[in-house]
Amino acid sequence: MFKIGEFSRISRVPAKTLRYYDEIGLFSPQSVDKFTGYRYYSAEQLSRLNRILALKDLNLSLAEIGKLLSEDLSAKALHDMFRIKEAELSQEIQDAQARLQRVTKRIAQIEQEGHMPHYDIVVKTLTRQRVVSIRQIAPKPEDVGNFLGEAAMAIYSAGITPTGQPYTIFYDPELQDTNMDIETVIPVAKDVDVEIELAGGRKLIAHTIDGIDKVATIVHKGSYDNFEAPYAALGQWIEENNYQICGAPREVYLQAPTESEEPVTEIQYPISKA
Amino acid sequence: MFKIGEFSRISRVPAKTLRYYDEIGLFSPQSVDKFTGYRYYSAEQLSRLNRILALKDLNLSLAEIGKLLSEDLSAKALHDMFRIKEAELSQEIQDAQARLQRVTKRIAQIEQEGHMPHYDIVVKTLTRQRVVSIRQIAPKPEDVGNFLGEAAMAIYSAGITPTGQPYTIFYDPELQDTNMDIETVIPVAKDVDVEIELAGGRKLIAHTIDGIDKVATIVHKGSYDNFEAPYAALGQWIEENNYQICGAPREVYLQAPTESEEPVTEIQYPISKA
DNA sequence: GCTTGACTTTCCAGCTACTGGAAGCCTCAT
DNA sequence: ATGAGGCTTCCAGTAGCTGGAAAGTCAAGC
Repeated sequence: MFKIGEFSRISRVPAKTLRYYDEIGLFSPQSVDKFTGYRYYSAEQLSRLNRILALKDLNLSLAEIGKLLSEDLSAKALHDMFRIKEAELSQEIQDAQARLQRVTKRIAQIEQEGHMPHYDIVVKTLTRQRVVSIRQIAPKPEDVGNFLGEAAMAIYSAGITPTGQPYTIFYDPELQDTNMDIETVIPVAKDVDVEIELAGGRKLIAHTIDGIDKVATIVHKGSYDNFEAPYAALGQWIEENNYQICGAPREVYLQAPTESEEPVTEIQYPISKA
Repeated sequence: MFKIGEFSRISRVPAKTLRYYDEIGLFSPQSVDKFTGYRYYSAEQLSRLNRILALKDLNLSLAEIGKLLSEDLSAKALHDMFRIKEAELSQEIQDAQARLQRVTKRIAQIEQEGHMPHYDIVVKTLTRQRVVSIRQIAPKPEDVGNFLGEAAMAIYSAGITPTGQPYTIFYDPELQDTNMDIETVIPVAKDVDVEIELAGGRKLIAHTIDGIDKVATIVHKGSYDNFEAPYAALGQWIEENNYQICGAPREVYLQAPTESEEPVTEIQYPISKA
């Protein structure tokens, strides 16, 4: 029988850790002195401890290990458990590789430009939402904004409160400046169900827009004139990270331009793994 | 200005997380109502938040991100930081791949044998230690044990207390049963420095044995007769995990056989990445 | 003007797998 | 008998949140 220090030296597991394993019931000493509380371990216990260490090394949590060792699992159950671990690990490797790629990219950018890249791309998830919208052709770029103002007014008059930031969806397969096929969208509460007549027989219609699993987003501060830069950065990022564009982009108006403040816009591109 | 809930919806960052970032000083709202404590965020702050998310996605800790964003780091410093991250990520990928390989191996074993493998191999590190030992030829297998008993007696007579489990180092390049070139070793305190004469002019000598960075170990319970199995398992594991043997194996006697108890032995093989 | 419900605040606890430290008891060699 | 080192328990802290409770705030509807 070994005292905890000796056993720790033999097993190369810190005594603190052995006490912890005892505490959580994963691995307890063979006997404990009733009076002093001293823990005594036997050499034979090493094989269980080693099994624990080996399983830990496969990335199993202590809880999983405990279950594995206590229950008398069938070969099938064991098999399944490890299959799951296998999948987890594969995923982990993939993630790490993607991250590594992004870090490498950033290093290249810093080397080239001498500072941190100006834009940061973030991948998000959009959830299904109820909106009021109208799809139409915008002859000139400024019509995008005009349509938005018109829609906001109409909704206000109808006594409906927006529940989020308005945005525009650009349906043209290529970005263009004239006769854009766009949808002007304003999020509203779930129970809204209206049709609002606009000038010229056009109609704002309430409907539900599906969620999108992955959108690559970028935030742009400043006027709408130089929008090429963020679009270019986003496009490049998507390509470099092995995604592909799989839907129409959106521009979310986070802050409308005022005298004192510059506008803030978020560009979103639905993407999927190429 | 957005209240935390709105800003949370826009940024897709949980409000709890925003509060946490505020608490640790990483990302604070643009203004806080003095009376109610309500946090108010502006659209412009999104870019900083996005930068934080992007950096987090590169596996930087929040502390690292904070440093990166607060200090005005030179391009060189940035560059170095990301280089380090790059190395960390590479290492992570390698580790995960090695783990994945081991999991896959285990699945194969379970499929073949229908249960968990009998042995668990654990990689440990041995530290430098002071020992008393004698290297000699063991004509027959049982001499290994006899030599050990002899050494233990001699040390006891010399008034020296062992400080760890005794072991044997097998220097023969191939495992064999006769005329084995072995060293019988007993760990002692750092300050021991003796020579003990044994029968036939042989000598136990105190010296220091170097540490070993990596040893693959396996614990065997039971008689010395069927030692092939653990050796075979260990050898196979070493090969399968892309290690190579780079030193003489040791057998550590964790529990000497008694009438009631079976012996427990740990076999150790120094290894290095192939 | 009041109520209601959604939202916000702070504070506390918990998660994983330990690690460090303090205060006090135990063992062993001298 | 004494002192060193080892053992015990308990408490706190790590990272990055997440959940829950209790209490205060806000906006809309009546």
